[in-house]
Amino acid sequence: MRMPRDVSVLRITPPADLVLKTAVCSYGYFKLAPNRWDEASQAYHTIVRSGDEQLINVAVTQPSQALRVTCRPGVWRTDAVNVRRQLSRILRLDEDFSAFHKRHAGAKRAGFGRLIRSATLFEDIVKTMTVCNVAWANSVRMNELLCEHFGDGGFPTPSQLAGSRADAVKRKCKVGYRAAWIVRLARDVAAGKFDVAWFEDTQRDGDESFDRLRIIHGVGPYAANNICMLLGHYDRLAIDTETYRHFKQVHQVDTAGRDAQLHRRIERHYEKYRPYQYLAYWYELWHGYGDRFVAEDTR
DNA sequence: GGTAGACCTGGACGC
DNA sequence: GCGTCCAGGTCTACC
Repeated sequence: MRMPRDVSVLRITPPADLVLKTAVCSYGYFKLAPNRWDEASQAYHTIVRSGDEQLINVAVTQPSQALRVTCRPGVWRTDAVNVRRQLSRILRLDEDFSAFHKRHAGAKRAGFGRLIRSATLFEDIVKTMTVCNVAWANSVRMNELLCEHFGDGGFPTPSQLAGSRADAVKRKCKVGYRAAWIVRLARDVAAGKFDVAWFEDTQRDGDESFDRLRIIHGVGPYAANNICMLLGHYDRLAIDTETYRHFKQVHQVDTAGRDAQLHRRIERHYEKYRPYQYLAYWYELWHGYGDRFVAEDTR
C-alpha cells in the first residue's frame, strides 16, 4: 500500500472578489476550534476530515489571487477532492455576492460578504448552540474541548458524539445544559432522522429552512436565524442582545422602547438591502469592530 | 401570544 | 475568599 507524503500543496482558483483574510475574519466562528487565523503568516488553519476517520491539517494562504492549501499529512486524489469541497463550503466559493455588492458600495470596496462557516452543517448548528447565552471565552473553550475529547483534534462527527452520554459531554466539554441538545442532534443526524443534505439545497426557501431548524431541540429563534444565514439565507436577521446594543449605539435609538418594538424597527432599517439584510447589518458591526475583531478574544 | 423562572459555565466585580 | 451578576438564548409552564 502506498503511503501519502508528509505534505501536499493544492491550488484553488477562487472567485475574483475573494479576500482570504476578510472572508475568514469577518465572522467570529474563525476563532472556534478547529479554526485558527495566524496573523503573522496571514494563514487560515483548520482540520478537516476525509471520511469519518482521516484528519487533515490544512493551512490556507493567498500569495496571489489563487489560494495555496497546504495539507498535512499529504493527500491522494480522493482526499484532495474532499479538502477542496470542504474549503469551498467554509469560504463560500460557490456563492455570488455581486448583487449584494451592487447595493452596498462599502461592502464591495472591502470585499465583504463571504462570512466564514464550518465544513458541515452539523458543526455550524453545534457551534451556534455553544455561542448562545454564554460569554465568548466560554464558547471558545467549549469548542476546544469538543475537538479535544470527542473529535481527536478535529470537530466531532455526529457518529462520534452519538455514541456518547450527555453527562460525559457536559463534564468533559463544559457545555452545561447544551450537552443534551448536542447529543440528541448527533444521534438524529447519525440515524438519518435529521436530513442535513435537505438544508444544503440552494433552492430552499429561508422560511422553510427556519421552520425545520426550529424543530431541533435547543434551536430557538435566534439560533435558527443564525443558521439560516450560515446556509446563505441573508434575508433573515439573527437579532439578539448584541444587535440591540449595536443598533442603539450606532443609530442613536431611544433605549426606552420595548424589545419587540426595537426588533421591528431594526428589521425596517435593513429592509432596503433585501435579500441581504443580514450582510448589511453584519458589515456595520464588523466595520465598527475594525482590527479588534481579529486581535481580541471578545466580540 | 406573552411572560417568568430555571438552566451550565466562568469571568468580572463589589464587598 | 465569597456572593452576585451576566453573557450574541432556549425551554417549559402558566396565564
